[in-house]
Amino acid sequence: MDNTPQPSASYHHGDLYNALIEAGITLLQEEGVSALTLRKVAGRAKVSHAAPYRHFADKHALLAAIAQQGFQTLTATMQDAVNKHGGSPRQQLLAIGEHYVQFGITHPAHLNLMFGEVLQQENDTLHEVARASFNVLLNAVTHAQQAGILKAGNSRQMAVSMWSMVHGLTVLKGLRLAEQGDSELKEYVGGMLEQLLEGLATSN
Amino acid sequence: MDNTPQPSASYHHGDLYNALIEAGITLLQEEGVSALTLRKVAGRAKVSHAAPYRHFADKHALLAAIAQQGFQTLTATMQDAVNKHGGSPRQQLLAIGEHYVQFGITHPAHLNLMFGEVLQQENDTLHEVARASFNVLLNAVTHAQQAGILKAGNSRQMAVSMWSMVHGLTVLKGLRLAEQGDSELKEYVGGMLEQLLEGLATSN
DNA sequence: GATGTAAAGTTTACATTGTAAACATTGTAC
DNA sequence: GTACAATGTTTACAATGTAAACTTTACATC
Repeated sequence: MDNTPQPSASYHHGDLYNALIEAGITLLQEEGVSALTLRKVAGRAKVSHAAPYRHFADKHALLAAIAQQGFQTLTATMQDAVNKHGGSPRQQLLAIGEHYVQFGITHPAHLNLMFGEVLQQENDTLHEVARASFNVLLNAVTHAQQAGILKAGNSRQMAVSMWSMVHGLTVLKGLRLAEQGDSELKEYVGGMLEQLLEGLATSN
Repeated sequence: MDNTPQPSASYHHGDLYNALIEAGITLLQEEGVSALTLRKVAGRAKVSHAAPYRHFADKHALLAAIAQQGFQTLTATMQDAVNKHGGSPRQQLLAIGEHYVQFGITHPAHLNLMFGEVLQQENDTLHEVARASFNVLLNAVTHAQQAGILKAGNSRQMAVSMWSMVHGLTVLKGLRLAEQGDSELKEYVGGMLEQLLEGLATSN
């Protein structure tokens, strides 16, 4: 039943690779990037400070893996949003936006890492999973076009517009340029996207 | 004529505070954040490794000052864009977007720092200069509304939408989701903003 | 079952970095 | 000209990333 590797007494951890990533995410969440040191991560996983080197070439490799995990979580979250609104392409687009912002606001340091230095680097695997997140939105846009809710035309560019807007808003939240409670978040995101959707709607 | 402080032989630098910030920006530009160490910054300014502590409480304070300088540069750049298109509010908005993206693409590490960890921290001065950047855009939006080019209504929210979109696009460039040459950048930004402006236009 | 080997973890060691403390030099006010 | 404040330097140390050598365990093969 339970396929998760057992603690197996000691020494061999069993699944240190993932344990380190999880420990890293927790640290990121609780204390920010500056607290994300290899030694603390190792400590949380209850291994010696050099153990991570059996699974990651260097700190940068761990950061990349943490970013990758973030994109996978984001993809799943967005896909959930799509699945919950199967009937309405418009609702799907709005829900994707809401969930994206929600993720970014609840995991600011993680999101920052995902789009920060590691992404600038050459890393095909990371670009791949990031692209997978984007594709969830792109598919929803295509779907909306087929349903006649959005203009035909460059779906990729439309998706980039929406993603940009939502991602930008998430970052701006940190700036508190848009100061309102989280209870109104859904309405705020909705309002912004509506503005954009009006410009992209078929009725024009 | 020349009011810049002289090197004054040695020992006292004359303007170490700004020299450190400039050195930091250069390092950021040439080698990325991970290379931005206090000791390297000090070295570039040709002072001993502990000299920065006479001007900055700690590394974080220097990073905040570098971020602040970035916002000031950004504000000036955007204001330039506005001034060049005094006659046309619409052109002003498009020009602001282009210049923003241009800044972000040519200084990715700097932009990342500006919106990264330092901004999450409590720092009123930094929030102030960030807000000043935003206000350039906000003023342009208000202006466009008065000229009858944009809907009346919540100008702050409109500005947030535009800023979000442009900022998001800048970040996405790193992802190469929108893969096109820089020569077409202007057109791309223009196209995206046009989509949004359509939704915000008075004609609706 | 004994054994050899690869995988995974530990220990030791060291260079780099941030930062504190004590000391040195210079500009400036009286 | 002298005292003091501002600004640099030197020395010292703890935390961190990383390499190297060593240890323990799992597993395949006989």
